[in-house]
Amino acid sequence: MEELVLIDGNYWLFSSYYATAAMGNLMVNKDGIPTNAVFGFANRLENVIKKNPKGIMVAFDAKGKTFRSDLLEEYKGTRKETPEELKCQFEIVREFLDAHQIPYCELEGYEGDDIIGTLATQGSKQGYQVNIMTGDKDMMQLVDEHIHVYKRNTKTKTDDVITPKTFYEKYELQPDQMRDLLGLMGDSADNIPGIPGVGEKTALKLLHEYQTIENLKDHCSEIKGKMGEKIRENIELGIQSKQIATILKDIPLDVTLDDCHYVGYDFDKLKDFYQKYDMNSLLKKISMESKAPKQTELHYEVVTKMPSITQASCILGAIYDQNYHKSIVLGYALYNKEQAFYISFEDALNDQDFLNYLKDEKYSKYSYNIKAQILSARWNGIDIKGMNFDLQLASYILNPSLKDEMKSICDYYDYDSVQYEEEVFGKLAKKHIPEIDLLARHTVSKAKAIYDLKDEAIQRLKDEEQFDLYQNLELPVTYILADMEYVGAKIDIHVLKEMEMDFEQQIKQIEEDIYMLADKEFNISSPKQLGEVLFERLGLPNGKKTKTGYSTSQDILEKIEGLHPIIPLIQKYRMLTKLSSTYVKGLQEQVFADGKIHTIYNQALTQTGRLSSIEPNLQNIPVRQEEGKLIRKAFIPSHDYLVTFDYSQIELRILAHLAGVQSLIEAFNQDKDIHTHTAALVFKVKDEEVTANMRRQAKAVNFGIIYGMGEFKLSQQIGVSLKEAKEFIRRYFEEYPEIKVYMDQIVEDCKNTGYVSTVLNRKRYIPTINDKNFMVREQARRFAMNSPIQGSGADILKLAMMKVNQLMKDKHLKSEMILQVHDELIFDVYKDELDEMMKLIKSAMVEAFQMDVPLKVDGAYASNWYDLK
DNA sequence: GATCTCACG
DNA sequence: ACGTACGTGAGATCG
Repeated sequence: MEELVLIDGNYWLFSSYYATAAMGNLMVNKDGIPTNAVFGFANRLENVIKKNPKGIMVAFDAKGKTFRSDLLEEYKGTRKETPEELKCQFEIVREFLDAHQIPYCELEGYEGDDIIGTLATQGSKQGYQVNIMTGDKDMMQLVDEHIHVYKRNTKTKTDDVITPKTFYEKYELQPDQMRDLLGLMGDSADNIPGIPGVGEKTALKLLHEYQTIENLKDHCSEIKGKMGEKIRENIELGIQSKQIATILKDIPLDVTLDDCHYVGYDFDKLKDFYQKYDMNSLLKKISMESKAPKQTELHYEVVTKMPSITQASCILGAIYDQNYHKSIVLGYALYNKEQAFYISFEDALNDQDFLNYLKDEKYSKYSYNIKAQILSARWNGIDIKGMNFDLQLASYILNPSLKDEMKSICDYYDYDSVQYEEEVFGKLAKKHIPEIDLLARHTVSKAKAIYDLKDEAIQRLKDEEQFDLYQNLELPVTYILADMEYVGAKIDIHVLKEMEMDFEQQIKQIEEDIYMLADKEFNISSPKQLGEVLFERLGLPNGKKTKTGYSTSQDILEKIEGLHPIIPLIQKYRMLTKLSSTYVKGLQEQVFADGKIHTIYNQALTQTGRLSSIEPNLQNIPVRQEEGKLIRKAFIPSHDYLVTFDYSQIELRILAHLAGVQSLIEAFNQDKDIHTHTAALVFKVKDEEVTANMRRQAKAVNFGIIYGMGEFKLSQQIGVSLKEAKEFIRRYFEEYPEIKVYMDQIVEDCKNTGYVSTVLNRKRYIPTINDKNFMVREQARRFAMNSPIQGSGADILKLAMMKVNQLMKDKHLKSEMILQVHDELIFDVYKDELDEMMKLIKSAMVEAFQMDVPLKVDGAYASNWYDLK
């Protein structure tokens, strides 16, 4: 029998929403739009479609009054206002259903139930097996031989199938008597009164004897006692309740059963939908479903020796692990207009002609993540030169929010025919090296994609006036980073070993003291357990903050610091365990056999253009507190000295330049202390009269402005009242009026173009700038205000890296650049090059980019990172 | 795998 | 009335 599925859309959305919203953070897409309810909805629909129903229809409640509220004013009166985060998803789910080509229906004056009742009746008559998906027990009244209700059981998270048989087993009633049952007992969810004092037990007893409310009315004089009185008094209310609880089966509808035939989803639309709302697991699912057959079109050969190659080609090594410093390379794919080959890595190592080709600069090579390609090869003794197109970098420049996965990048260019990595290699515990045919096909197909997309990517870069940024900044920088990573940072592991023992002892001691004070042993690292101890056992005043319990973070602990001796101990414990596990122990695990750490810089990740550093992260080595700063003693030169130079106040200088802030520009030109200058202006005193506290407050505002901070956060940050903070900001903008104008302009431009950009035309798209949700929009405004500043800083440091590198090359210096920390460059220097390097780095960084304010750098040299101050 | 906490610019 | 400053990565806990 053919199946017709009728879905209670409101129930599905509401229950999906509360199933996840109650737990804590809402699932949102990259623009901050809530998607949790639609995601749950989509997953449930997937399960429905799996069974191949003939027809599907979704019913929604119409907005506004229904005939039921005319009958009973307080109908559904106890319902809470729907949260805004859910309301907006009613629109989104309609987009989703459109992409699925599934009809949905709502009718003014009626509820979704009535639509379902009507269609179910029609469907049943036409010989369908009708299945109703809901969580609402009212719907059970519709059940008959051909209409079943799949009622969500929130406890088991499965659907209970209600048939006449199961209904009878539960209530010993006919499904239609559900109306009488509800009429008698009422329904608190819908605020249907029923007969006061009659609950489910009594109602069932009455119905077993009298079948219907109407019959009960005729016989109500027979019922004795208080119950009889109550029934006689309120029988009309019961009858009215039944009427309200009755689902209509013959309302006038525009949709017909024919409209409900499910013909499958519109692949492109659904793909766009999943991309727009970041539902990647579902995106992956439909992509896998649709793409299997296409592979046959790819022609390639697995060879043990590469034929001769004379034209520009894509070369792509299959790197197995994400850490390419350590990974095996499985093999190489080659693709050009005429050739498509795959060679295993072992065979490649023996193929001298191919190796010669790889290291010959005059052969143009295209790839994806050139840095990874070059380094994975270099660690294995293979030299690759002539790589001059990087699809990953080009795509990142076009849009930094793209996901780093070849499949996603291809989607961006509307190019398909590559598979997800996960599909080929499996994920997590199931990750494995695929059999050679699959591996070869996958790698060649990616190589083909790179080759095919190269011109398109370059054209787009030119159209966006970003080709220069890509070609003359990011591409050279990727080579510099490759060398920096490969050279690595030398570690004195003994320093870490000693610290480890010292920390271990201290931690043990503090642990004991904490247990003593708490009079209980517990896991101090567990925020949950710690929260219980602090706020319940010890009864300290709490800031009940997070959704999952008490917050025990540093700023909360600071507030109760003086109230109990356990707090300082916990802070100390936190600091020591953090240092020990992340740095003292963590770094030791990352030291290679050569005694060095080789981090990986991700050049195509951040939304602003900065780099990020992983395995390990060398951009967050402690420095602010003395205890942590000691870690830096372990970083030593492999030659003679470490040299560091960092930009002074680069982001404020950029702001002064971009916004044309006269007063700031002058201050920078005179090399003034910028926070003191700001304090003097805002507090209307002379520079000499600025106190430490005034400077501290001014500094907070200077930084806050860069982040788009509001008055609330400022008042918190500098410990003043909201009013004072407001006044502070007013004074600030009074003194620097250009900043206000600039920030307003940036937001305005972003609203018009959809993106903001840096001094080198690096773009960040911020589609939520026009979002209707206030919070989302405010966040977008902060992105818009901050990104050009942070991003221009990143641009300038990359320019400086290029300039330093070029000068070192010109002068044949052997010292090496080894680290980049956002506004700082660190070098491993030979002592006979020290003077020259100090001068060279300084001038290169200062001259990296011309602005209306000078760039300033501070430099130092020492024999370990700690002493670089 | 999500959450919390904390390290950096 | 909202919830409250940008950009990152890593380790520990817990369901």
